[in-house]
Order: sequence, then C-alpha cells, then structure tokens
Amino acid sequence: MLNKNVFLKKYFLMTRSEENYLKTIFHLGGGDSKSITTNAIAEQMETKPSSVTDMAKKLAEKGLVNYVKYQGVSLTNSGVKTALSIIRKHRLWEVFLVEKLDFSWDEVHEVAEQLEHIKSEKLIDKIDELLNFPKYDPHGDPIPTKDGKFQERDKKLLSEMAINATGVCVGVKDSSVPFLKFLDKNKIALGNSIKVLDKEDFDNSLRIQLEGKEIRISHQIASNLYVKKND
Amino acid sequence: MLNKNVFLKKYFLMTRSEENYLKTIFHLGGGDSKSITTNAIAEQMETKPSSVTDMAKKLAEKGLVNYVKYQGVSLTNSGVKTALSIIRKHRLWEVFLVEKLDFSWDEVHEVAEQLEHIKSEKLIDKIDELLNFPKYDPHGDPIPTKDGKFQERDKKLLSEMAINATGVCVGVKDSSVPFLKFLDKNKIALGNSIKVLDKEDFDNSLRIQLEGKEIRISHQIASNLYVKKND
DNA sequence: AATTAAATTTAGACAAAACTAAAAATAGAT
DNA sequence: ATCTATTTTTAGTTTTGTCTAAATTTAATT
Repeated sequence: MLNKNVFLKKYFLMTRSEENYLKTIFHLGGGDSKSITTNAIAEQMETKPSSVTDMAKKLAEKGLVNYVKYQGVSLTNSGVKTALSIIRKHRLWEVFLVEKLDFSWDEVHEVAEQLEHIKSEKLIDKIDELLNFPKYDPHGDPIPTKDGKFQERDKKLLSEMAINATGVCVGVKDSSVPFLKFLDKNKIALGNSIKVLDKEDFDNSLRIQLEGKEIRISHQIASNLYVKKND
Repeated sequence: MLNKNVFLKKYFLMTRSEENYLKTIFHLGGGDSKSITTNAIAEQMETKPSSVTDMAKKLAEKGLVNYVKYQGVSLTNSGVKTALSIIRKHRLWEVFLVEKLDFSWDEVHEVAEQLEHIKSEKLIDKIDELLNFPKYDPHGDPIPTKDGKFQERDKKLLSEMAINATGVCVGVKDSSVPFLKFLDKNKIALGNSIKVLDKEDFDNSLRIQLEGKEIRISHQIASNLYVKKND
C-alpha cells in the first residue's frame, strides 16, 4: 500500500472495529470525560480485556480517547464527535427500516449495526432528508444532528408515574428483541396514550388505560417503558 | 470463537473480500465455466497474482470455484449463484440511490460497492419491492432476480447502427465516472430517443438526432453507448 | 527438443484484530 | 501497612488478507 494511505489509515480513516469501540465507550458514559474500565468495555462487547487494551492504545494514538494505563479510557472531543456520527447513522437507518421498509422495531438493530458503517456523508444526509429529519428513532432514542447535538426527551419510567397521571409512550429502556416482541404482541407502541389507574402494592403491577383500553402490566414491563407526561 | 462458528465461517459465511473476488471472476466471464487467469483477476482488482492464488484455494475449499494450479479459476454453480446475489444487491442499491435519493449516475458505484455487502435477505427484498422490482440499473445493466435469472437486453452499440435507424438509449458500456459525467453534461440520458443521421468516414463520428435535437458525437462516445433498436 | 520469456505458485513476512497465559498493578480487607 | 483478590497489561500466538522475492511451471521461439 502507498505511504500516503498508510498515513491516512493510521490517523484518519476509521475501521469498523474502531467505530464499534467508540460507540460502546460512548454508551457506557465515556463521553462525559468519565473513565470507563477495560473490563466494562470487554463485557459489553463480548470480547477480552486484553483486546480492549490493545484498541485503547490505538485509539489514543489517533486522539480519539484519553487512555492512562490501569485507569480506563474516556472519549476526547474528537472521539465524542465520531461516536455521535455513528450513533446518528445507526438511528437514522433504524427509522428508514421501519418507516420505508416496514421492518418491525425488533428487527432493525442487527441490520442497522451493519449499515451504520457505510462511509458516505451524502448518503446519510439524503436518508435524513428522505425521512424528513426525524428527531427520534423507533425505540424513542434521540437522533444526533449533523453537528452532533441532540436532546434527550423529558421522559419518565411508567413505573415512576403517579396514579391518575397521563402521558404518551415515547420510548423503551430495554430494547432487546424479546421485550420489543412482547410489546408488539400486546399492542403497545410508541405514541400510545397512557393513564395510570391503579398500583398494586403487593407486586407493584399497574392497571393502566392504553389508548382507552384498560390493561394490567407487571412492574418488569412498567420499569422499561418511558412515558412523556402531559403537562 | 466457538467451534461451530469456525465451521460456519469456513464453509458458509462469506467475507467481503471473498464476495469481491467472486464478483470480479463473474464479470471476467468465469460464470460460463471459462477459466480466468490469476493475472487477469489481479489486474482487475488492483492486487497481486500471489494474493489471487491464495484466495483461489480458499474459494475452491468452499466449493465456489474450480481451481486447477496454473490453469486459472472458473465459478461453480454455487459460485455463480453467490456472485449473482451480490450483483443483484449492487444494482438494486444503485437504483435506490438514483431513484430515491437523487444521486447522479456517476456517484452510485462507490457507495453501492459498500452496500452490496450488507447481509440481510429481508433488507434487499424490501428494497426491491420499494423500487417496484426494477429490471435494469441506472447504467442499463440487468438486475438478476432473487433466483438468479436475468436477461441481457437486446441492444446494439450506437456506433454499429445503420444510417436512419432509430432507437432508445438503454445503457453504457463504459461506466466510468468521467464518461458518465460527460453524458450528463451533454444531456444524454437513458430513455432518450436516438436517430442516426449521418456517419463521417474520416473519423467515424456521427451526426444524430437526440430527443429531436441534432448533435454530433465522436466514435469514442458512440462505441460506449448502447441503443435498443426500434423494430 | 532446447531455450527463454512470461505467468503462476510457494515461502516467508506483515498488519489488524482477536486470543491465552503469565506478569504487573490496583484496591479492599484485615 | 501488608496481604490477597481482582483488574489490567504484556508477551506471544492465531487468522485473514495482503505483500515481496524466489522458485516453478507453462508457453513461445528458434
């Protein structure tokens, strides 16, 4: 390979693996200059701590993370920027899959994991435009703008809402396939109106009104559903 | 990695590099049980013959190519099937980029080279459906169906058409960026009606009527434009 | 048929990204 | 403050896909 390309690769071009590390570190909170341990990263990525150490050095070399031996890693400004651009792509592709290709929300993650690594600024900007610049992905998570800004929605876990409070379902905390499939089966979707009718002290289960219909849900479920309170 | 996965990887899962080799061998004619030399493949892929030899062995091991030392490679049935599925994805993505995201036809190839490797049968079938099952890509090349069938259109190079013959521009032979940009600049597009008015013996240039307007084009251009003759 | 030129393969090396096992550093508990 | 358990790093190995240089085979020419 040409010398110039070796240089570019070493300092500018991101590999898929590097992008995945940055994304994981961001999700573990490494964007707030908090140090994330190699163990935590390894566990999240289902890899070994020694592999994380290797990558930490490489990312530090590129100026994407701060890495101090035995002290874990945190993202630099440049690292945050890069992580957000990958998360932006991931979430926009998820919206695309649901809105334009009728994927169900439990199917999108795996495919978006691949699509997020496609390198073309024009492509993702056009997808953004096609979707009319959505602010949230199918799980209710906010989509960063092109310049890396995004706003977490003012939301509460359903399990923490007061009796008689009303709101709209805006997101999920657990976005695993089994949970999403459960919600589908029980016809619970983002945008649904919710009113808390009653709480059962014994098992913390809830009686709620969902789009007018009265149903009962367990604490497990209620503590993984985000609701935006009506003012 | 688990033993099962090693097995899957060795015999079933395709890497990006393997897919690119299969595609190249197909494009060089290796689908018609014709032997393609390692040199030809290396040149096309801008790599070295020794690298091709390595890959030839691996693909043979997977049953995707027939490889005899010093004799070159040809695709097996399984290899053709795989190559066609990659070409199908490439061409469908090209249509998507042009039709849905307003890419110009000289911009699509590079991005489609990445998108063709996304692994999701559902994704590409849904894209196919969204595009209403197109038969040709933006350069006029046929898109294989899901079961690997495709029909080359009955077409002729513009340079080979008789004087006074009429037809419709249906494809390009050279799909390089400079040529496509040239066509754009001169407002020559697929679907345009064409009538050959006159041939210049001296330099083989043509006088043609394009969508009613009379223009002159060089032999270079005419021998890279495909036309479907009107019956 | 022998010789030479070209094409192809082998052998050995490298970089990326992972791993294992062993060594080193840190943190917690007494 | 020391010892121990845990965490983290180092060192060395593996796999994939590439490369160079050397060796081998094929093809072409006389």
